Amino acid sequence: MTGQMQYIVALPSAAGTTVTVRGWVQHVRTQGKVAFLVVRDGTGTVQCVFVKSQIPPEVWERFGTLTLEAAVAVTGDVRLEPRAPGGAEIGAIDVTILGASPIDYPIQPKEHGVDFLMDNRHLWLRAPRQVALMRVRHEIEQAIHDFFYERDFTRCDTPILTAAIGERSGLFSTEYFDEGNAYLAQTGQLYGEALAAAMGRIYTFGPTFRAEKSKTRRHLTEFWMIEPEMAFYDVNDSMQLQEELLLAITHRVLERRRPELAVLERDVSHLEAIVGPFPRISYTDAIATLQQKGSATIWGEDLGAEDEALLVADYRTPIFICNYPKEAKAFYMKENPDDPRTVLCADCLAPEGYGEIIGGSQREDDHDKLRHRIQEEGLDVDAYGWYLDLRKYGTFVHSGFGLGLERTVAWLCGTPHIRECIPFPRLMNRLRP
RNA sequence: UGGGGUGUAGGUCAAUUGGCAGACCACCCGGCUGUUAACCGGGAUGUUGCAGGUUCGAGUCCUGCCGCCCCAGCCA
Repeated sequence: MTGQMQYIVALPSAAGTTVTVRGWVQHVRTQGKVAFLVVRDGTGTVQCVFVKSQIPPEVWERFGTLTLEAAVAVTGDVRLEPRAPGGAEIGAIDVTILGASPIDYPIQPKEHGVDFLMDNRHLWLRAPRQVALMRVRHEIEQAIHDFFYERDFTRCDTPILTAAIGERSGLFSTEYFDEGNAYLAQTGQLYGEALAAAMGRIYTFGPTFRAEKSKTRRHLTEFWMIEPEMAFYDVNDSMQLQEELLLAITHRVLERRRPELAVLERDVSHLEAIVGPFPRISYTDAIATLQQKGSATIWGEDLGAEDEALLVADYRTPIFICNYPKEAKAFYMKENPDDPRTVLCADCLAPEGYGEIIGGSQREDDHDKLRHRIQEEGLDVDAYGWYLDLRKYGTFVHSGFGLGLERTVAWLCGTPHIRECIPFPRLMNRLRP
């Protein structure tokens, strides 16, 4: 027996009709001669009520064989029910098992350890909390695309297989025919700079690979990064853009993903407090503040996680830390004309201790200075020939930044660990599923 | 890689001083016409991470190894 096929989300408007929904068994409960089945179809969940006296005996019997996560089709009458989540429930008259699920489905509606859940990540993703995280992630991605599209940025895709170029940290390598080793890209930035000279303002959105032996709640070996690159933007223009982007993302998630944030039990007051302008603090001032607060960090050293937490603690919005010492940053950052010990850069730290979500800088646009810096870092100048060409043929003031997608998701969702913010996280010790 | 913690049933955990390895959930049987991680009664559940050592006796103590978690470094 079937009715009009419906998605669960559309049920309230189908009240009074006979429908069939297809989905997976999320929960079964029986109470004597009444039984309850909760079905999830990806658009929502609905409770289906089976009353023994009102359905054929074989249907009642079939209900008894339902197991967690079996794929089913349920037919019944839709009725509005104010107490039901979604506002409707189904008075079931038939259920068909489309795909059986043995009784050993590993994930029960109880607490589990993280390692066990990660081993079963392919199934864990069906849990409401994980679904909510993926939906917020999707909303953030779409907000980013819309943000740049509205501003006439061109989205460009940069190579994942590269020769050794970029930053110093760990690279994944693989054999590449007769060309020696290829490396998985750890940034698209240098290519982004070439594209910015062609199209003015561009952004990349893709996976990034870092073979660092990091075991923290903020690191993945494979993560997604958004890297805008803007011709004729100085570092301040770039910070302005970053602020607008983060505000747009935050507002979009608050506007459209309240139900998901509720599932995640996110305290949205923290997100509602995000308004511009974000404080811009120079590295030098930050060091002074840190020393007042008792930190042992001295000028010239990079800021540690503890230092970042101390600085962020005073604010409810993200903050920028600007103009780090040259030694603490990458070779391509432009020397600060007002203080040549430092470079024109800015890291954006998220509130609530979520740490660095953006790293950005104005790029060195002087050919000889850049070449000198490449040599200073002990890098192979020949490998950077094409990159230097960008300064040879029509060099231009330009800036860009990298926004870590998973870190942004973790911050907005309030998750304790970044690993839940991507469907299949890749960590040092996690390559499967 | 360094510091701290942890490993017991399919899952989450308990086990006193070294003295019969247990509870709950899930699973199976039975009961209940409105349940929300339902409830009530009954049943079944083990290479205590691995290897060795001390001991009459080790989940417990010792040595080594392994896995995982947290923190730090690297960064987004």
